[in-house]
Parts: sequence; C-alpha cells; structure tokens
Amino acid sequence: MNFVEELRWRGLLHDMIPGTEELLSKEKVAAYIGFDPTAESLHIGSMVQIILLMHLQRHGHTPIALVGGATGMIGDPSFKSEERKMLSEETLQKNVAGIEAQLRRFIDFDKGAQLVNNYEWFKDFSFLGFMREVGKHISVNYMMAKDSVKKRLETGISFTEFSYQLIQGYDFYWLWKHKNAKLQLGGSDQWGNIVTGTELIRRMAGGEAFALTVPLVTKADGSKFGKTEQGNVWLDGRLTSPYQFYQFWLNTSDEDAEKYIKIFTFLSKDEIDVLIATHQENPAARVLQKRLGEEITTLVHGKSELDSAIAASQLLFGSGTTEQLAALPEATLLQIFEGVPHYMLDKSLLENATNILDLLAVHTPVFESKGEARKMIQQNALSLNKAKYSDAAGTPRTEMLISGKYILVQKGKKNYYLLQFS
RNA sequence: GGGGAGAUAGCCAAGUGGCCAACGGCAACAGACUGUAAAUCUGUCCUCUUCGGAGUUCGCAGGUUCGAAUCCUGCUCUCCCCA
Repeated sequence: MNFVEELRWRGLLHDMIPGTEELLSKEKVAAYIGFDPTAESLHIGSMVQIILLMHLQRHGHTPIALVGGATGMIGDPSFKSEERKMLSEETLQKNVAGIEAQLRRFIDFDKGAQLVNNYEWFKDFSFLGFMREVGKHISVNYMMAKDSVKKRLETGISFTEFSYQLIQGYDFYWLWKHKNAKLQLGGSDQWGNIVTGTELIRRMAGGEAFALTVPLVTKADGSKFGKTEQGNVWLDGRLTSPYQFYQFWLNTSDEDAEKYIKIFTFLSKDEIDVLIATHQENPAARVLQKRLGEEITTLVHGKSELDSAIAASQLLFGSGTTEQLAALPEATLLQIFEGVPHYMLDKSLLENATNILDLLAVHTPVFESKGEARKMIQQNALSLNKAKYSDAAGTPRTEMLISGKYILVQKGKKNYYLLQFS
C-alpha cells in the first residue's frame, strides 16, 4: 500500500493537486508541513499533521517540518473572523523552541528528515527585495479571490495579515529551490496558502510543485475537536497531564472513535476492522476508545506514563476503594494524582477541625461556600477517599489520612482534589 | 432633524403597585440509570447562612407610596421607521 492509499483508507485525504499521487508513486519526495508557533506547545489538533509526516517517513519519503518563526510574526488570517493579536518576539522564540523540541519526539530528524525555521530565510530578506522578487508575481486580485480571506474582506483585514499567503508561498518556493521539496501538506484550511505557493514556484521559476491536504478533524456532535471544558488538550504533559490526555481519548463517542482510530493510530486495516467489529458487538466495553487512548498516549507520553494514567483511571472511576487507595505507596499516589489540584494545609487544621463544611469550604477552594458544600453533601455528591460522605455535620478525623498526609476529595464524579496535611 | 420601540439573573424571555429572589426555556452543576457515553428522570442554579432565615438585585440617578421590576422625573445606551 503506498502513501496516498494509506491516507485514503484512513480518511486522511481531503484534496490533492492533480499529479500529486503519480509523483508520490514514482519517486521518493521531500514534503513539508508548517507549524504555527502560537503557543509553547502543540495541541492535539496538530497531531494530525505530525502523524501525516510520520506516515510520509514510513513510506520512504522525506518529511520536512517547518516551524513558522517568521510567519508567526504575521499571523495566518485563513478562515479567522478577526485580526489576531501579535505575539512578542520573545514569546515567539520560546514557542518556536518548545515546538521544535516536541517535533523531535515524533520524527527522526537524522534520517534525512529536516526541521527548519522560516525565520532563517526571512530575517535577511529586505522589504523592498521581497516586494520586487516575490510580490510582483502575484496579483492582489488573485489573493483576494481566496476563500480563506473572503470573510475578512467584509469585516476588515490588515495589510500584514493579507500578505500572509505570500510569505507562506515564498516558504514553499524556498524549500522547493533549496531542499527540493516538491510537495506541501497541510490541513484543508491551508489549501489557499499552499496553492499560492505552487503558483509562485511556477511564476518565479517555471517549476512544478504539488499540494495535499487532510480533512479537518470533526466531532459527531458538532462541537470543536480537541477542546475540553478545561480548554485545549496539549501535547505537553505539564499543560495537559498524561492522565487527562488519556481520559480525553477514552471519552470519545462511539461514532468518532471509529474515525479517530484510523487517523490517530498506526494500527493496520485488519487490526482496526477487528476492533471495530468487536466494539460494535459490545459497545459498553469501549475497546475502541481504550485502544485509541493507549496507542496515542504511548506515542505522545510513552508507555510508563500510559500505565500510570490507566492505573489512575481505574482507581478513580473503576473499582477503586478506600482500601486500595490506602494501600498505595506514597510515590505512586502522587504520580497518579499529578494532574489533580493539590492543596497544602496545616495539620493542626485537621486536628482541631470540628466541621467538614468548614474544612472544605473555608480552608480549601473545593467548595465556594458552606451553603454550597451543604447542598452538595445533601445531594450525595461528596466522596472522601473514594467513599461517599453524606453527613454535612460530620467531623473530619486524622484517621482519614492516607499515608499519614493525604485526603482525596471528590466533588461529583469527575472533580478531584488532593489535600495534603503537614 | 422627526416619530416609535426597548433595556429583567450566564444567555433567551415572562412579569406592568403587595401572593416577586422574580413564570418558562437554554446553558451549567449534582443525583439516579448507564459504558467515566447518549437519551431519560430528579434536584440545584444572585450572595451568605447556625437551613430558621439574612442581605443585595430587574440600564443609571432621584422621587411618589405603608409597600416599586411595575407609577413619576431626569440621564445613559440599543433597535426600528421617516427625512
């Protein structure tokens, strides 16, 4: 199975410039994808692009990952409804460094693959030089006709953002010329920018270049992929803990899971067919979600982080009991609850405590007020150390402490807090 | 410039002197059920509370009244029609 066929059955193919498939089947191609340094870490929306590069490498082609040190200074207006806030150069540098480090985890940059930053070729390119060398080849009429900027022509777009497609287009030209990159990959929203690049290559050098885009990952219920109530799901474990990351995938709907397992894992078609059939026989077992979560958490965070994420999940949601919790070594406990809010309290608070409400509402942010705490407890929403606690007038005791230090507080099903007394 | 309509809790929206912390819907949160799902049902949903209550709200500032989201005066803002 070749690269394009692979993408096709996985649902990873949105559009190609005619001739792209032929090119890829007759020679080994260098292809690039750009990553925007809008934050210090990539989030799972970028995972599709990363996986695309990995597939490319697996099929013997040469991936080039471009980090947009220069384009990040401009801001991509594609399908955005408003002008973007500019990032400071300092932030940008930090973001570029963070993203480069992450990309190295997924792509082996020793085997011909390359990591580039377009700031390299833009930093010494003068404004007048750019105007004369690049701008002259593309008409404003052509640029305005793009769907990606149409909306903005009504509401307003700065010259800076409008020129973005030329900058990105020049990237493609530069990589085509210096790195023999004949193909640019990207999300479907990048089609307009990519095609400006192929056009620029044709007009500046009479060369031929190609484009391949992947579809936007969507959710069956229409909400935006990659977001939770807590915000973006990041690849950086410090921003989204491996536990939260694993949970995100585990909570995928049945319908989406069938789609995502093809996109986000490297499992073979046969394996996936079996998994889907098994899942449909017994959806409650959630074999798809579990496998999806295992595969991608391993890819992003590694096997040992996955194991503790699974251990934490089982303890928190599954059969976890007070006894099991109490039996955990302290180090394991802390590891499992790494992603859970931690509060340090003075031990005397617990020794002198007369009222559970007072402890949780006044001394910790678990509850906003005593009234709220009382209502929640009356509704049976509070658990301490995995056991329901329903006595609003109860007194907390030092015997509750796990490892002599901790109390695990649970508000509702999913909100955990770890109180540490010392 | 002239005429008209409106501003109520996170959002939509009812209420036109006391029965109003304010109908109803959405969102949110919790419980039951379940698969850590969906759907459904139940509860909570201005703030605090010793659960008895207490305090602060209906664009803003005054006023009338025993009593105002509701009546009066002024101001601010939004929308519509005509020029």
